[in-house]
Amino acid sequence: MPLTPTTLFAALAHDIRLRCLVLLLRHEELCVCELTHATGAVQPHVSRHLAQLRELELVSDRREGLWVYYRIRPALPAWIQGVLRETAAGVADQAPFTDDEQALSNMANRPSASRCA
Amino acid sequence: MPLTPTTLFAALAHDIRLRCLVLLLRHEELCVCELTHATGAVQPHVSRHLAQLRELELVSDRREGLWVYYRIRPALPAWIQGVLRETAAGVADQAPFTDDEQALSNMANRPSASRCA
DNA sequence: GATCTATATACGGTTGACGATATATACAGC
DNA sequence: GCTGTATATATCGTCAACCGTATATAGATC
Repeated sequence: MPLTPTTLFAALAHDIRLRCLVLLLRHEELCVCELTHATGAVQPHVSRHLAQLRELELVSDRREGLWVYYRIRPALPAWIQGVLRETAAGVADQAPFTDDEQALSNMANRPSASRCA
Repeated sequence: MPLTPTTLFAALAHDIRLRCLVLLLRHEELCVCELTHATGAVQPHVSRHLAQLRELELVSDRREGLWVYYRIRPALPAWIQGVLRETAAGVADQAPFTDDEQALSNMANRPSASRCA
């Protein structure tokens, strides 16, 4: 599926997808278990929504052992980066995004590769 | 319906709604018949999608005689204005947005109140 | 190769958004 | 008040997105 303005916004128009993207904007790279823990959603949901973001080529994935790490694709069109930046800045202090950050930082046994942006 | 990040993006995730918003970003105020002509959609569709934008309080409407003029609400949260600005700038030179501009400027008998931004 | 963990996908059911169309409302002119 | 124009809403059928759940795949360890 091509990344058009409409499909971009459709991707952002879902609670879990948006929360994952905002988390990925603030943390360079996160694995599925971290996103699952942060959002409190069940794993198949997170995986499925990440798959949609992947099919749109909004995020890229990288396997390392058992873990699969996702990140925002760096080569996105400038205006899309702008939209994501404005969004992340605008929702940073709102629920549930603040809670997601909290849950992530409280998570025990995070895979070591996770690092903050 | 409240204007949340998710509902905002859902509003943007539709062809006609997005095109109307982009048109309204470039022209301070447009009436329904202008938006209908520019997009080439049938009038009830345009009306219904404008109603959704109105219920979200993304746009305001003003009746003047037979015509109802819509505009982007000026008091939107800063980050939403940022998202809209980035989007309008990013899609300005793409179809179908360029064609909408063309169709609008070619429209005969436009209500006089329409003015360019 | 058996087992465990992490992740992805498949299946079935439900619900909400959408388009097409018809009709209602609002206002102007006569 | 009748007619015409502009706009809004209502009805109905269809389809895509979503959730819950089950299961499949991938890799690590022993």
